[in-house]
Amino acid sequence: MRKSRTETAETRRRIVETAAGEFRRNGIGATGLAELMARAGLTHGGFYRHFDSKEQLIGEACCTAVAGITQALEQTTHNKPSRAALKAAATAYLSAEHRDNPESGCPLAALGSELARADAKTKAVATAGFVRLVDLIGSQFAGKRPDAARNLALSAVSLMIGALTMARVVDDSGLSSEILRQAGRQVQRMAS
Amino acid sequence: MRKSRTETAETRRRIVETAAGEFRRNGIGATGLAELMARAGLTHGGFYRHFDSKEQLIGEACCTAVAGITQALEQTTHNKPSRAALKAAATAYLSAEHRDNPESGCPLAALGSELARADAKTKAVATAGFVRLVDLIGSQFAGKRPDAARNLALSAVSLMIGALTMARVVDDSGLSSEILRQAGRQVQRMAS
DNA sequence: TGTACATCAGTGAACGCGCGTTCACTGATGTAC
DNA sequence: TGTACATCAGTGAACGCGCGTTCACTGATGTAC
Repeated sequence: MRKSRTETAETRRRIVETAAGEFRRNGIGATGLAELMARAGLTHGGFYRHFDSKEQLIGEACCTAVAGITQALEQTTHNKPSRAALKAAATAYLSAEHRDNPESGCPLAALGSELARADAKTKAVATAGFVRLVDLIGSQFAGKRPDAARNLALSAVSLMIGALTMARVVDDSGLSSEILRQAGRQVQRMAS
Repeated sequence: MRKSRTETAETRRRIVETAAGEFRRNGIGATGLAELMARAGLTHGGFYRHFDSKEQLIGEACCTAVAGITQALEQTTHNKPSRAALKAAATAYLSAEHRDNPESGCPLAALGSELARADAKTKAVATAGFVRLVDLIGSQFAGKRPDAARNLALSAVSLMIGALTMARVVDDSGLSSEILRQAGRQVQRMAS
């Protein structure tokens, strides 16, 4: 049953990828390893050939998820003038599509309150992801001093995360859309 | 062992109160009923004399928690002119003390991503709490048309929730303080 | 390049544990007369 | 107001279940010669 090195690496990658999606969809604590391994097309017994513990997987899955959202936003802003880039990033992040598909979206919004109680490794990954988002948004605040841009970006990113989270919590779809819309306008207003 | 009606009501209230704190401290899923009942000074067997299920308790505990934070902010703003009231509310909400004591703070920040996956009853309670906060903050945006004030308040409250959540996630205490500070300044700027 | 053997990815059963929930029981409270 | 009985709050043991983790086993892959 032994697999080749490349197959093994591919299996490991698939487990992390699957976990990154399932954690964002169901929450970290609510996602069991057996369920997760089944989704990755494996039985649960093989998990410990790849990872020391669930905690280790959580850290790696968050890393993958953080990389996904930052890369997506980098691509969205790529080659656009800063005003358009900011608008594009805010609109994509604060879209109904992002709200309705947490499994492929921002882990800071999908897992925020769980990350606040995660272990040190995972919090470090989340922190790095947050900082990357702040840098990304901050670099679109053209015509501001760098520290002013960064300070504004701290608020802009917090607003985006809070608005997306609340848009998912609220049980009134009109209110949910309005939260996203107003947050998007506010982020753009902050560039003025 | 039967208790009097007032004692029974007091016990029930104590369970809900304890749950409201433990859920915000540890998360809803990570808080077991046995642990919870022990904290309330009871054995776990008696739980179902008061509640049909854990789900029911979750809804009631969120209701209590939401009432706590809205009342605290109402008291903070009480009898202050609107600018001072807004500043006082934002400062209190975005304080290190609030960040470090989730068990007595805002459940939308402490439980945000778990509430997004909660049952209908709990989401309704959370929605009502969010709307109350929006009304409270919106009413401090003096000199704006009511709908403009409400639209700004949607963003201001989302920002406050997102900033408090991220201040708890981040593993760098300097960055954490800076998130809170900048969010506070931004909320006040939104009143201009 | 071919052969013999060691390695180890993945399977499936099992581990102890804590979960939410149920239940028989106790005895003080509440109710009916 | 006092008595007899029904109610039920709380206890503590037990239920089935799914959790994270471990393990003996299989057989293809990798390594040594």
